[in-house]
Amino acid sequence: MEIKEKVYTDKQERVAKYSKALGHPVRVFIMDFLVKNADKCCYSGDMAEELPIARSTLSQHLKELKEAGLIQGEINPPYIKYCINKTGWSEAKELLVTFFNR
Amino acid sequence: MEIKEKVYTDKQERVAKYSKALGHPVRVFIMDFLVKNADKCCYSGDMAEELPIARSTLSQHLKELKEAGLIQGEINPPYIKYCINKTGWSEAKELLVTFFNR
DNA sequence: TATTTGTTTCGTAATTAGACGAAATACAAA
DNA sequence: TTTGTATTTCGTCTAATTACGAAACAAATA
Repeated sequence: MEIKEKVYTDKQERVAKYSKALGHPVRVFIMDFLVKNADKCCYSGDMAEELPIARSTLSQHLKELKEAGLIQGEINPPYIKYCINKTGWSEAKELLVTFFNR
Repeated sequence: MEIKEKVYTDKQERVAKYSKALGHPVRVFIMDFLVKNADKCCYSGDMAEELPIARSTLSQHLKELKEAGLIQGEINPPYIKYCINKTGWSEAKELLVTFFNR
């Protein structure tokens, strides 16, 4: 088990991860939408109505945001309520703001 | 000439553009490096020494950051001095900070 | 003029992302 | 039990990203 030398700091990798997740206008739109409606949580269909993409494509974008830890979905079939993942969201905020303020 | 309905706001598109540019650890490393050495500007070779990637690959990442408007290169053959593009950098900062603070 | 030097561009290959429609899923209601 | 509904997963396609080494570049120097 060799110890690999670390090139990028943990912070750099997390900044990259969150940035990548936000690197598409659909995903920025989703985050905006969820922040704006933070009180009520949202269904995939609510967003689908405002987006010019197939529902399956939206679903993929939601999955990516979920995997990055920025949102979470609460299953409530046949609906799925989406909302901001507060932990990930505030970590991303903290990291990015620190990244820019130096 | 039909007028296409706009789905994403200009801000959303710019947030996505800058985020995408920062969506790779090498590029986050480069920005960190340039901010840290903002006084002296930097050569590609300075960064290449600290990165485990081919110089041509680094060059590609530099190009992406340049195209996103986050850095600029001043040619000074055979060197190229890189530094932060203050305009783009502060726009990105403004956009991202606003994006997270709402 | 030929060489050296730091960097980029080119050509190529492998992987990942983004998009769609069709099919699957999981529960509610009829 | 069948039907309906909202959403996801699957299969597939195309395009973009990431990576490399070789070749090209542009100016300084021998």
